[in-house]
Amino acid sequence: MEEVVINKLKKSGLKKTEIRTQILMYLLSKSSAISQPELEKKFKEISDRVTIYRALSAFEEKGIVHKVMDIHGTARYAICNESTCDVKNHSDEHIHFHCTQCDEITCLEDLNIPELNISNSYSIQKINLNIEGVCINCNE
Amino acid sequence: MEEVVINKLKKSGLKKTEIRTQILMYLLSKSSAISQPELEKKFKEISDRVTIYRALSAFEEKGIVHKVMDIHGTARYAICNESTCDVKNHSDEHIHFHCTQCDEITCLEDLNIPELNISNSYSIQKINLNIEGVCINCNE
DNA sequence: TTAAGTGCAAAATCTTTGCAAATGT
DNA sequence: ACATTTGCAAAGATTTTGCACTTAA
Repeated sequence: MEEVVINKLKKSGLKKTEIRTQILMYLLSKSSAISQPELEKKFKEISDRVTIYRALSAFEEKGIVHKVMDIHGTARYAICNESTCDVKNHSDEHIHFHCTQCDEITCLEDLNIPELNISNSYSIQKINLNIEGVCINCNE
Repeated sequence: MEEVVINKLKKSGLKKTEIRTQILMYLLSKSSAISQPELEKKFKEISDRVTIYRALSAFEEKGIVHKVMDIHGTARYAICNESTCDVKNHSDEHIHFHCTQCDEITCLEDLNIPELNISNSYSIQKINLNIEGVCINCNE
């Protein structure tokens, strides 16, 4: 897994540092979108919050991660799917599921956003679909 | 229009004060969701920010307005549709359209959220669908 | 009259910025 | 060796809280 991460960093021209590697490995290990506070808590021994903020915005800028806002307005980050995201265009057009019990946000990559018959006086650039509910794990 | 607002306040047991009336009239006049900063700017002569925060959360609590998070994680507020919202359940299950040009968020009340064929191991409580793009007004 | 609402000041968060020291390539 | 990145401190911004004063009912 570290391979993948190192590769992503190299490809985007970011230097491979301890904290960056750790953050990306962590994000990669989760299929959910993680918030800055959560990362901060997890890595507070090896890094400080400012560095995490900066790492995340560097990742976003380079198209390594995408940012989702959760229902509380907190930014969450998830690894981009390389085949659909690039530096300019974060096509994170998949559904996000926010579990109100464990508070995790899962990217439902395999579900497509359905067709909307919206007046064509609007031009659509991006669609965000978030579902709140109880996830598979908590539903037992 | 003031009638409507006074009614909403009375019904929810909130006292009719100047700032509350003004905020609600303003929200009612807009078909878009308004942020606290925007309200603050508009009403800074007659009130202060803290009062506006408190007014908005009182409204939300009573089911008079609902809160939407915009792409920047800023809370926006829009008047609830009385027939579909109540104190416990903000069924703001309509589509929000965020115009990247004028930065307005419009509630597309008349469009239904389409059926999703999501695994029924998930229980769905609420669906949020936000579209980013250019709105009718800006599209000329 | 009196419970609810407001304003101001101050605390608590969260996020950004500047700069010197440290680190990766 | 040199551009990047980090850590710390400090500035900004946003949101919340406490409390005395004011106001609607």
